[in-house]
Amino acid sequence: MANLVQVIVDVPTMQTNQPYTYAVPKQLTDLVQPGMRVIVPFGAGKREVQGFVVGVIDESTYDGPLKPLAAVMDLAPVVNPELLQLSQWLANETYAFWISCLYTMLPNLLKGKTKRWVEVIDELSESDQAWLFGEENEVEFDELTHAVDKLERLIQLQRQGKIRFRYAVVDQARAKTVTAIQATQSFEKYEESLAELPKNATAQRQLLAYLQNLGDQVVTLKVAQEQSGLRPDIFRLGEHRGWLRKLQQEQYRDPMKDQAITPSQPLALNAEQQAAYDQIVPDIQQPQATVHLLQGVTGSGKTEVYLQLMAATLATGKSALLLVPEISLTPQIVGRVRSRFGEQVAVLHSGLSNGERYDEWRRIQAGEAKVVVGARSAVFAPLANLGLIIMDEEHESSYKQDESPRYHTRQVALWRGKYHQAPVVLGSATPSLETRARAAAGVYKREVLAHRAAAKTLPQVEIVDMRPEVQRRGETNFSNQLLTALHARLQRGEQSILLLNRRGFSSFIMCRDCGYVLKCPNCDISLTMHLDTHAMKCHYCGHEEGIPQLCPQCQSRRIRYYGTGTEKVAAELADLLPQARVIRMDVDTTRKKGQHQALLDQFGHHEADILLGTQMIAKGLDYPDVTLVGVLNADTGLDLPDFRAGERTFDLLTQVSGRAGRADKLGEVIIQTFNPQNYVIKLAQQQDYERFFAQEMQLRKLAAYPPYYYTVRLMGSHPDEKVAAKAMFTIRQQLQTTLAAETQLLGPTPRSIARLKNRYYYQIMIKYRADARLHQELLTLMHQAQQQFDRQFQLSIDPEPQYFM
DNA sequence: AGCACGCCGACT
DNA sequence: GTCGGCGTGCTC
Repeated sequence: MANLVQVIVDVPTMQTNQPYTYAVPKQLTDLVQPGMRVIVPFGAGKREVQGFVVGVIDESTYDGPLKPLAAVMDLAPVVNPELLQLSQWLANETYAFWISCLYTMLPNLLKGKTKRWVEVIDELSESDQAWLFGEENEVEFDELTHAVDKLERLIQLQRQGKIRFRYAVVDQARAKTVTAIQATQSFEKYEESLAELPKNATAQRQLLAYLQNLGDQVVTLKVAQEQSGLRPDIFRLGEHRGWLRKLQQEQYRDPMKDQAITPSQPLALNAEQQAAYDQIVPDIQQPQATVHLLQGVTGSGKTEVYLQLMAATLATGKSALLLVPEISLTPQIVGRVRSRFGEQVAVLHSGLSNGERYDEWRRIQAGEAKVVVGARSAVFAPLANLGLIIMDEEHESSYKQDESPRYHTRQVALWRGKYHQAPVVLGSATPSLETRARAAAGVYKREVLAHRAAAKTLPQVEIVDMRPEVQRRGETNFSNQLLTALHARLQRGEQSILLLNRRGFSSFIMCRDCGYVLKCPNCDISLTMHLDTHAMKCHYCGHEEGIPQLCPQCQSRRIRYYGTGTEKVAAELADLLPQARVIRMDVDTTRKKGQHQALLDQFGHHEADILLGTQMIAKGLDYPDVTLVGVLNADTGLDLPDFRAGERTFDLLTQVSGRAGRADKLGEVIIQTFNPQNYVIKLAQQQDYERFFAQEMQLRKLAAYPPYYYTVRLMGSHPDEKVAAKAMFTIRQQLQTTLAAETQLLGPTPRSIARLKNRYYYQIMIKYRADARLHQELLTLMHQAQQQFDRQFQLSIDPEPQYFM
C-alpha cells in the first residue's frame, strides 16, 4: 500500500538531485510502484514535471506539507529493481544526476515532453481574445513563440493577472497499433446469418465463410483482406452487423523486417577455440560472476566462441547480452547473431529511430527477446535473468560515454554480471592495459587465441622511414615504396586501403628532418600548440614555452605544425595516380545516414581501386580483393598529448594490418612513419601485443598512469576565462588539504580548445592509488561548487577519462 | 530549469 | 514614488 512515494524529478541540477516525497491520491495507492514514471507538481506556479518513483514509504522524512502526485504515467514499472539500483550506483560513481542516469538507461521516447500552455484566467477584451486565443481559453505556447507581437501582449496580460502559464508533461511513448479483427459469433450463428442473406450478396457470404473458419484467431485487417480477397468496406459492414469486432493491436516496428534470416549451425571449433569455450562455459552452467579476458588475434574466430557461449546460456534458460562498438555493429555481425538465434534477438544501435528503439526495448522488457546485440547503451537492456555478458573489442574508447553520465560500458557490465551471478567475457586482440593487467594479476581469467582460424597467413608488414623521402622529394604523403605498391595493385586489378591517421590533425609540432617532437620536460607528453596565445603548453602540468623556430635537436628550420586531411591527400593521390579510382571516407563524406555503408558497398563491388579514409575504415572490414594496406602517417596518433596514444596507435596498426590478405591472396602492409625506431611501431609490425604490453606497462609505472594509478579529471568552465581559472585554482587548493599523500594533482591547465561555445575550460587531473576520502570529497565538491562560485560556473567530473585533450 | 523574493537604478 | 533589472534561494 503506497501512501507516500519518493520521486526523482526531471530537474537536472545538483540541488534537486535527491528524492522528493509526494502524497499518493487514494485511487492510485494500489497502482503506483517503484520504477514507474509519474507526473508531479514542482515549485511555485502551475508547473508539472516528470519524475521516477524510486521508493515507497509510510512516513515522510520531510517536515513540510506534501503535494500529491498529479498522475502515474505507466501501468507497469519501466525501470525494474535491478536497473533502479544500478541507476543510483551509477549516479554516485560518475558524479552525475540520478535523473540523467535513469534517462540514459531508457529509450528516448520515455522522456516526457514538457509543453507550455497559456491559459485565460480573467476576461479579456474581445480583440485580445480573438487575436490570441480565438474561441479557446488556452493555446500552446510553442505555437506563439515566433510571433513577437503576440508574445509582447501576452507578457503584458500576464502582468495584469489575466493569463497564466501552465506546464504539462506529455508522454511521447506510443506503441504503433494496427487494426485487427476477430470473429464474434459461433459457427452455428454464422450459419444462421448466412441463411438469412439474399443469394446475390456474394461478398457478405464470403465474409461469413471466412469468419467461420477464423475461430478465436485475431488477424490484422490487412492479412484478413489478403486471405479472403475481400475489400475493406465489407469488413466495415460486418462490424456494423455485429459479425466481427475490430480491435487495435500493438505492433513492433521491426528494423530488420526486410532482412531474411537464414538459419545457421554452430561451426566446429578449432582446438584453441574449444579450449577457451571449455574454460568459460562452466561459469555459465554453474553461475559464477567471473570475468574472462578472451584475447584473440584478428581473425582467430572470437565471434564463433561468443555465439556458442550464448547458445549455452540460452540452454540454461537465461538471456545473453553481446556488446560491440558502434562502428563494428555492422549488418555482418548482426546477421550472424540473428541467423544463429532467430527471432529472439533484439538489436540496439544508433541507426534506429526512436520508435524502433522503443519497440526493441519493449520486446526485451517483455521477455520476448532473450539475446541482445548492441552498442554502448545496450548495456542497460532490461534483460531479466541475465546469464552472460560479452563485450567485444573491450578496449574501444567508444565504450566510454563522453557526456554525463560519463560511464564506461565495462564498468556497468561488471556490475550487472555481479548482480546476476553471470560471467562477463571481455574480448579483444589488443586488450586495454587495465584489463590485461587485471588478467595478469589473476583478477580476471584469461583465454588466448593465438592463431588465425582459417589458416590465413599474416600479411607482411613493412615500415617506411619518411624522413629521407621528404628530404628527397619534398612535402608528400606518399613514399616511393607505397606508390610502387599501389601501382602494382592497379595493374593487377586488386584493391588497396589507405589509412590516414587524422587524430593527429591537431596541434603538435614535429621536425620533418629528424622526427623530433617537442615534449614537456616534466611529463614526457607532447606539448600542444596554442595559436591564440602563441605558446606550447603541456596539458598535464601546465608547463609553457614559446613556439620554436628551429628544431632543438637538429637545428632544422623544417619544424612545423603537423597534420593533414583526407581531402589534401586525395588531391595528391589524384596527381600521382590519375588513373586510380578513389573513394574518400571520413566524417565529411559519411555524415548522412547510410552513406557509410553505401561507400563500403561501392568499394566491395569493386567500383574503386583505393579506399582512403580515417579510423573508421580500420575496423572489421573484410574484402577479399584488398591486398595492400597503407598507413600514411602512423605517428600522428602517437605524438598526441595523451598517455594512451601508444595504446591506441598499436591497436589501430594491428587492426588495419589485419585487413590485408584475408583470403587466398598474400597481403602487404606498408606503415609510413617519421619514427621508425619507436617501440609502438616496431611491435605493431611484429604483431606482438604481449611485448607491447610489457613495455607500455613499464612506462605507465614510471609516469604513474593507469593501470598503476586511477585518474579523475575535473573540468570547470565559465564565459569569463579569469573566473574559470580562479575557480579551478580555488578547487585545487581545497582538494590539496584533504588528499592522501600519494595522490597527485596536476593543473589547472587550460584545455587545448580553450574556448568552446563561448566558455573557457580549465582542467585538473587527479592521479591516485588508494584514497579513501577522495570520492566523498568530489561528491561534496560537486554540491558546493554551485553555491561557492559564480552561477555560470560549471564543473564536471570525469572518472577515468579516455582522452586528455 | 523556472519562479518568487528582494534590493538598487531610471523613468511616468 | 514605481517599474523592472538580475543576483539569490528554493522547489516535496
